[in-house]
Amino acid sequence: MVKRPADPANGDASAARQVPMRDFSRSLPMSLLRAREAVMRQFRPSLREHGLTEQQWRILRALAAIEAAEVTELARTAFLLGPSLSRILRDLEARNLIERRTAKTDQRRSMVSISREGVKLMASVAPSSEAIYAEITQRFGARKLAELQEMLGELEQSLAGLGGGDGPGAEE
Amino acid sequence: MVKRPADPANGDASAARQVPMRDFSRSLPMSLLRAREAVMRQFRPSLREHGLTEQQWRILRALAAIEAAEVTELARTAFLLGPSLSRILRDLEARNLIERRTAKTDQRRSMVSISREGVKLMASVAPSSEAIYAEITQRFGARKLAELQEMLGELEQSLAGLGGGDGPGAEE
DNA sequence: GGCAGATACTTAACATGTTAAATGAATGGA
DNA sequence: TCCATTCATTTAACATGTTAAGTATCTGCC
Repeated sequence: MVKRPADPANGDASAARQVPMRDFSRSLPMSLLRAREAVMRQFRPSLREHGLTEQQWRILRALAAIEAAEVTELARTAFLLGPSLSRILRDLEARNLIERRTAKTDQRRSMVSISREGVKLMASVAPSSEAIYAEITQRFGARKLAELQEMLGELEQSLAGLGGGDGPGAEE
Repeated sequence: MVKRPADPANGDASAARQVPMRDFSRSLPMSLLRAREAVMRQFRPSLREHGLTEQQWRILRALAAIEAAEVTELARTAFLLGPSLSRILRDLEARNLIERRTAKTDQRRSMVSISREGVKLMASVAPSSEAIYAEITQRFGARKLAELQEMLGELEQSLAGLGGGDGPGAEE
């Protein structure tokens, strides 16, 4: 592990970049990316066996929890952008894992809900998923995991209402 | 916002899912995803103004730091999968931001390096990028940020050598 | 020398991320 | 009532994530 706040390890090229700039492998986005990848790597094989991608699984879980929801609400809950969600719902509907019907009061809105088959699929995946989560919790430590999530939440909060604008799932 | 750890609000459907399953918006992958998105949302507009995506920027930074590298090494450093990197390098080369030449000792390997133009582009983006990072650090707190990164690193470590296999950047 | 297997990289194919534009439907006022 | 505006969702277009397959090259062993 190279640890150098401003190490001119190569004398000449470093002249071009005035600011040394944090060793980029330690940047916050990279740390978050690597950590998330390490976690997801545990889940993907199991999901894959059941023919589900990570995002499809997120949607099913969200639907199972809230029973029925409009697309926009679902996007916010599952933290997906509209276009992604739109595509995935199309596929999930074709596989009969979800059901859709347009709201009576507003023809623009469509109510999405998980189907009986969807529930069955979830039931077949959940045990493995829970086991993996338990393993992760045990390895990392339940307390530390709680702390980490707390900090992640705070980070999100401290950046809320800064640049950018709408994230996945639109505004409110 | 419905908040119910195990609310049988619907008597029948909940019977199918034996385990209530963590409120999925609090799952570790989601926390990491949301946190990362909150951070990246700050950077994307600036990068976009300079015609760079997040990944292209990662590659340029990595190249600026290590001078020249084989594709595989670069993939590991920038935490990208081979195919993604391959495509991006093709584009960056077309834009003359990087240079490529096959190694003399091994015709399979190609050495990638940042071009003079690439260095200039980096120099034009870096100030804004640094300013954003500084703002984030200030908002969240430098100490907490360090703690967070420490925990993220530990999480990654504690999951190293578990299921899955090679992540972005291959094994070693 | 020659060939089986390993390596480095690229291509291919499909799914999602991301932004912009399009479509269809509701709403508020002239 | 009609229309400009807004809203919910989808489609489009391009870039990346992800896995599998392909290509060219190298290596070790015969």
